[in-house]
Formats: sequence, C-alpha cells, structure tokens
Amino acid sequence: MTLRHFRIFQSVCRAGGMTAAAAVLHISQPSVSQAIRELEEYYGTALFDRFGRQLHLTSAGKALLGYATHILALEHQAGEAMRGFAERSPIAVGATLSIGESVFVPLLAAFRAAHPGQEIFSRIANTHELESRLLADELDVALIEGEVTSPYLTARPFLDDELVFLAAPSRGLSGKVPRGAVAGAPFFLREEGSGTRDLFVSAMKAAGLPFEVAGVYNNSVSILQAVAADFGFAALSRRIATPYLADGRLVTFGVAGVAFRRTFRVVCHQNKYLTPALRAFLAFCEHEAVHL
Amino acid sequence: MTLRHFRIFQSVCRAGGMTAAAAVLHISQPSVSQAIRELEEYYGTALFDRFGRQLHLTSAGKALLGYATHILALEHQAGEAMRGFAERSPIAVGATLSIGESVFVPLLAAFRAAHPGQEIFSRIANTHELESRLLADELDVALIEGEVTSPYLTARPFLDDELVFLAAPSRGLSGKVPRGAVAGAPFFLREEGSGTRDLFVSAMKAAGLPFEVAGVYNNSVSILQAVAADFGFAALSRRIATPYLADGRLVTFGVAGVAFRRTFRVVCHQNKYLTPALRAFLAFCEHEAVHL
DNA sequence: ATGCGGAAATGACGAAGGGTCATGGAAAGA
DNA sequence: TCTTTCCATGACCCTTCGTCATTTCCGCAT
Repeated sequence: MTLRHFRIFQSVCRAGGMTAAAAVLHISQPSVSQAIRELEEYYGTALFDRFGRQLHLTSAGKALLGYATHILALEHQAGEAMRGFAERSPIAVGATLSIGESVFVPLLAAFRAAHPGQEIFSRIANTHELESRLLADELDVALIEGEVTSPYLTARPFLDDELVFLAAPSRGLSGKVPRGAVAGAPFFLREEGSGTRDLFVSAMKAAGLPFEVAGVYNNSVSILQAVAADFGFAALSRRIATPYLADGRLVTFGVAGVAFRRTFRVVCHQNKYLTPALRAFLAFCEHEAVHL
Repeated sequence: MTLRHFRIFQSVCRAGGMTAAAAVLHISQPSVSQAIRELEEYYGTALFDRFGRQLHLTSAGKALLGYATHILALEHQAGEAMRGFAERSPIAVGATLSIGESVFVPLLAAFRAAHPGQEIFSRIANTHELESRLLADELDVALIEGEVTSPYLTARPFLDDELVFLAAPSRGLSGKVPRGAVAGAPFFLREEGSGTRDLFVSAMKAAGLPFEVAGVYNNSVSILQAVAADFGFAALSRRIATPYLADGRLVTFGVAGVAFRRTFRVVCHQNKYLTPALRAFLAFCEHEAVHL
C-alpha cells in the first residue's frame, strides 16, 4: 500500500463518490476506481457497498478511514515539522575553555539576538574532545584556538587573539622587560592538551626562554588569582585578563622576541551538511565576531 | 511522498547504512540511495550527514524518523485491523416485532455460540423501517415475516410459521370449531403495518369471515394477556403463544377453511457485499434455524 | 416500457516511477 | 600502498499509474 491509496480513499469518503473525488484530486475517475479496487483486494474485504450509484462505507471501510486519516495527518505534520527544521534546525556549538571563558557567551548572545527562536545547544570542552565530537557528528561546529589535526575538519579563522604576560603589580614590571626578568621564573600553566599552554610552551621554547612550572590549573580564573597573589607569572589571553588589568589587580608586560599571536577558528566537518541555521552561524562568526 | 520512502528511510536508520538496509529490504543499494535522496529533496534538508562511509542522522532526520515510525506503525495496525474485519466484521441484524418476540433472541444466541467473538448489533422495528434501513445500508440483514416490496432487496425463506386462533380456556373451544363460532367475534389485532395483522386480515377476508376489532396493540404480550382475560379472540404466531398454551392460560383451535401459514425470510440488499461473517449468518439462518 | 443521464467498471495504451546492473570515488583497514 | 567497503551516479528495463474511450448499470423522466 502507498499513501496515494489512502489519500484517494479519504477523498472518496469525503466527496461521497469516486467521480467527485477524482475531480477534487484532479485525476481521472478510472484511476480512483482502480485505487479503491486495489485497496479492497489488498485488505481482502469490501470498503464500500455499491448500492446502485450510491456508495456506503462498510464497517471495515469506516475502520480504515480512521487509520487513513491519522496516517495522512501525521504525514502532513511531518512536512510542517521538516519545513521548520529546514529553516532553523537546532545547532550544537562547542568551544574550548579559553574561548568559553572569553568571547563565547557574548558571541552566542549576539547570535541569539540576531536569530530569535533559533535553538542552540552548547558545550565547553578541550580541543581533543571537541574534535572527536565533530567527527562523530555530535557537534555541528566548534570554536577552537590553534590548529586542528584531523584532515576531515575544515577550520576558518574568525578572530585574532594574543597571549600576554601577566604579573602582580607589586613586581613593578611594565612595557618591555629584559629577557632575564622572566628567564627561569615560575609560571602557572593550563593543563596538558590546552591550546593556550601549547602556544605558550612552544613560543617560549622558540625564544630560548626557560621557565619553572609553578602550577597546572585547568581553568584561567584560578591562574589569574594565583598571579594576582604574586605566586608567579602567567601568559593568558588578553581577553580573559582584561578585567584584572582594568582594575589594577594585574599588569601586563612584553618580552623582546616573544610573540603569542594566535587565531580563533570556527571548525566543522568538511562534509557537514550546512543547514541555513548553521550557515548563518558560520557567517556570523566570520563577519560579526570582530566587533566583540 | 510515499510509504515506500518512509519504509526505506526507517530501514536505513535501523540498519545503520544504505547497503545494509538494501539487504534487509531485498532491493538494490542504488534504489535505497535514490529514495533517501528524494526524501531530502522533497523536504529541502539533509536527513543524514555523510562523513565518509558513516551516516549520521541530522536533527531533521531524527524528527522525520519519529514521524515515519508512527506512520508505519499505524499502517501496520490498519492491516491487522482489516485482517480482523475480513474475518469477523460486526454485523447489524434487524428483526420485526413478531420475530423479535419469538425466535430472534434464541437464533442470535445460537449464532453467537457458534461464532464466539463475533460482534452483532441488533434492532427490532417494523417491516417498513427495516426495509428503509436495509436500503440505506444501516442494517446488513433483517428477518421479516411476509413479503418485501423493494426490488433491490433479496429475501430467502428460512423458517415456516403459522398463526393460530387463541381463546381463553373458559370458552370451551378446541379442535376444529364451526365458522359461526368466530364470525363477527371480537378480535385483538396488532397495529397497522404489522405483518401478523396483514396476514390475519387477508386470511379472514379470503375465508369470508367478518370480525370485530376489540383492540389494537403494538405488541403480542398484551394481546396474549387480553385474550387470557377473555376480552376476545386473537390469532398470533404459535411460537409466541406457546408458553400460554403450555400452562393452560390459553387454548388454540382451528376453523375450517382458514389457514394462516407464512414464512419468515432473511433479507438483505441484493448488492450487499457479503463478508464472511455475514455469509455465515445467512447460512446459519437458512440451515440451522429449523432446529429452533 | 423506453430512453436518457450520471456514475462506476473495464480495456487499451503512453508516460513515469522504481527496479536493476555497472561503475566511480572516497574512506577505512591491512 | 593496496584492498575493501560503502555511497553516488548513469544507463536501461519493467511495472505502475496515469490517461482516454467505451461499457454497464441504476435512477429518473417521458
């Protein structure tokens, strides 16, 4: 059986005759006759009693009409639902901790304001987990700093970022300081697998600057507090340190030959089907995020 | 869209791949691919993300799967229900008052015993109403005494019946009585339109026997009671009078030249689709009713 | 009775949908 | 790197579904 049979059957019941149903459906009368005949043969029972030119639903016909009505209503609902999905299917967005602690929530807020009614699921996790979730299609898109390893993921830059050296004001550091001021000094680091940590370590190594590890914290706020308490130094995203720099709890400084530039990237699977909602989110990141 | 698309889509979701689904459905893999493609084009959105050889349902796909599952379940239920109907669809049986007061309930009881689980709707009404309901397909079959007028109804005899003269025992009548014993006597009659009344009136007329109308009752029990009280005579079906004859409240007698033979008939529309249940009921009337 | 009009059934036939096989491309595994 | 596996694509064929033409039957009016 096909939905077509049910549609025709329902029309015959509603119109009260095969010819009338054919007119409603804009098909020929024999086609309707044949469809009803097929239904009756398939189910092995008459759906109508033919009393001369009058059609009367049999009890079996009445029962089938109920099912047909429900089935067709469901199919219609499915169409409506899919039409809704085509426009604003929910999107699942991931972000690393660094981005999650800085621009992520403002970015989402701006996007929601621009796209009211758009459902968004969001998750904050480390780069490795985000990658595997992108590959498993459990996330539609992710915002990460640094590079991505899987060749199946495509990353587009959307925001420039930099790490800055941070110190307690009591140290009296500012502007450019000599390399000796930080060489071998104690630094607070993020945990293994952190993009921030990786960038810091590789940049210091490239600059030939050794350092001590004063502590490994899996979040930035604790590091900011530790540095403010003058337990050591750190290098974190300027965006994260901004509040502490603004009220003087921390100061930032530069070291000759050390650059911490990096790029935030919006990443999704190369074969990801881009719904309008997802396309809009990508476009938003690439064009609007610079205002944050 | 067709049910076929939903079936294939569901299979792909369940099997986890198009090739596997094709194997389950015993069709070729390209056919499955095409069906999914058509669904996606029709709804204007992707149902799966194709990450290499892996398929992942999109959120739209998840939504559609829910609808598809419900629709297919309903269609299956419809098939089951129709299968049930094909075997024992409910039957609507009508009967005249005369039959309703005598053999109808025993007949139904015997049929139910022979066909447990068979649903039966029954209605007792006069011949005219039964006929119009048969023509309007509101009754499947009716049991009537006497003839049927519409040419679209077919009547098959299933039981012989006769009216018998009834009197109070105190009258001292029995066996064959002379015509003078009833000529001009008071008789209780059923209402206009009653087959029993029609037969009585026409038989008396044919015999040239006049009579008085002592009362017109629309049921037989009241007539039996009136005759037992010796308010007058009556002629009713022997089957109805049997209890009164057995315990001596009434006696029956014959009059030379007067015969009240008639036939109970089972009637249905000539074009009525005979479900197995209906066919069984007709056969039961024609072959088993004689034992009542 | 007789003929007419309307509705369903039937038959022939063309177009389209749905099936197949053969093949290509991309990803996963040896 | 080679092989295997899976999905996508294209060519082709057959069944299905559409049409029109015609028939049949019932209901109605003459």
